[in-house]
Amino acid sequence: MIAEGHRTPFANRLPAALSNEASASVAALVAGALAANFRGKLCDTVLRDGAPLHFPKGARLYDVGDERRTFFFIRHGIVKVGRITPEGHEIIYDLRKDGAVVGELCVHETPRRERAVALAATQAVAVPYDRVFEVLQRNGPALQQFLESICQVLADAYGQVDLLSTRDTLARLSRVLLRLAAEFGRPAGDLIEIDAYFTQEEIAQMTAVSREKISRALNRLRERGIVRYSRGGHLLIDSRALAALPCE
Amino acid sequence: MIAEGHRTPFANRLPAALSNEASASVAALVAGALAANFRGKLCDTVLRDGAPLHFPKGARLYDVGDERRTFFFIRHGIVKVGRITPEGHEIIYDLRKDGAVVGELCVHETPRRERAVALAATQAVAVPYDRVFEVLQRNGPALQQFLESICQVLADAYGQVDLLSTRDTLARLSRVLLRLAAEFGRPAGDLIEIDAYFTQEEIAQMTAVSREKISRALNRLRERGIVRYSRGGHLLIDSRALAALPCE
DNA sequence: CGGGGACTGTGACGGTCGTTACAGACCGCC
DNA sequence: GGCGGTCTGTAACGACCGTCACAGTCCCCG
Repeated sequence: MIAEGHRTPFANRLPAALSNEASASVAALVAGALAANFRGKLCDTVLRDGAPLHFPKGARLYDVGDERRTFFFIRHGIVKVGRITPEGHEIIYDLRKDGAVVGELCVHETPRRERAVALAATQAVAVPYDRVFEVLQRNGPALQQFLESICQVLADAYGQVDLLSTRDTLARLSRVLLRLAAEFGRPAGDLIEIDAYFTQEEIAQMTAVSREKISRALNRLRERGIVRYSRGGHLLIDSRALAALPCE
Repeated sequence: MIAEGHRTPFANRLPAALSNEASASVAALVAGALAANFRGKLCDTVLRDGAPLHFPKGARLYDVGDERRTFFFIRHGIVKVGRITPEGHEIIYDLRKDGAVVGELCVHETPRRERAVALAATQAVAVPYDRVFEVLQRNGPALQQFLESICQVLADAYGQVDLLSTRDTLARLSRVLLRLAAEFGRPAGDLIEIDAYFTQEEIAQMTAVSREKISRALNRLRERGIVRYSRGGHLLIDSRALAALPCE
């Protein structure tokens, strides 16, 4: 269970926002990127836009205090949205992946109070909010998808509140694992392999539980055969057994 | 500290969505309702719309399982948005008051997974999502305000995640009290009176802490003079002292 | 092939929470 | 005025968590 990638923690702040694509292209980007499963189409439109930024693992898309009102449309990769508490603990609000948008909170408040960090090598297109707004105003389907997408994000946030309202570590962990399986899972025999690497520390930050307790809880699940590790350190989970778990 | 209103827990399900106002009127409603502090203007537009629904304390604006895609524009009152866990505990995701919108999650998912309940007598106008969407598509300022509003809601949700990521009851309580003071506060001498009645149970549901612990924590704050009760059972709080509290 | 760094596993200790169980306070209604 | 219901205050107990401390493991890089 070791990280597979290199670490480049403090690299690659984003350049000034892009500016010159045709508006129609941005419209396609918005419409395409906001649907959950538009991978192929998204790649096309992003390639046409010609300016995907590359963020290595650990790079920040934006940081606390950033004043740019920029949206990021993720072409490929995984991004965590979160914050560091005054006490120094990191909190992960949400994970976003291919096809999702990141940075929408700048609509409500600048400078930013949260940050977005690539958990794996990520390609994303940065678009200033003004441009996004223009597109939404002119393009009904894009607006429709955007509203659905943002409400999806809100529903996820309330799901996180649900998660944190239970005090049972195993229940929290199992919900996080189920979500990871649903979002990043790939069938592997009877189990589902989570196709991305998360450290126990990161899982702990999603569950607001100490890393040590996550270690223990994962091992309890392993003893029961509900969780295994693959060679790459990826998690293999038995979703069915995991979902049935809280009822015991 | 006793509830001042009558209880009418299971009353007043909402009627079928409204349908006949002029679209321009709905546009004004959307634009007006979504700004945080548009009380006067909002009353005007709602009155012109002519169909504010009245929800007594405890009535549900909508419930889990509801399939109507309806937005509610709150003219006056307080609404809690939340859920009951399988274990039977209630979780309060958010509070919404005059000028806010409720029910936006139906854009992402029907039937609904959450519910909205009036915490005080509430007047609200129900508008089907289709109509709201039409307005947003045609009315730039309304769209602008709507996006800001929804991102505000999202930021609040992540604030709730922050809140629940600390395990210190006093810190959680103080953050909830500060928020209540900011949203419902009215200056009263050196202190701020929270102009609405919340039971300890409700505060507990916002903090995901047991009611008993809230009782103790409130009394600890009272001993220090940071919190007092007014005659109506309303809370009086010393925001400054409370904000300074976690640093001790 | 060896050393360093990041990640994981495990134990012990102290603190805090949820639960359960009551008692007291206050209100509204009959 | 009494009764029932709701809300608040308190205590005791057991369970669980965070923290600290450290050992073990694996990979990468030199």
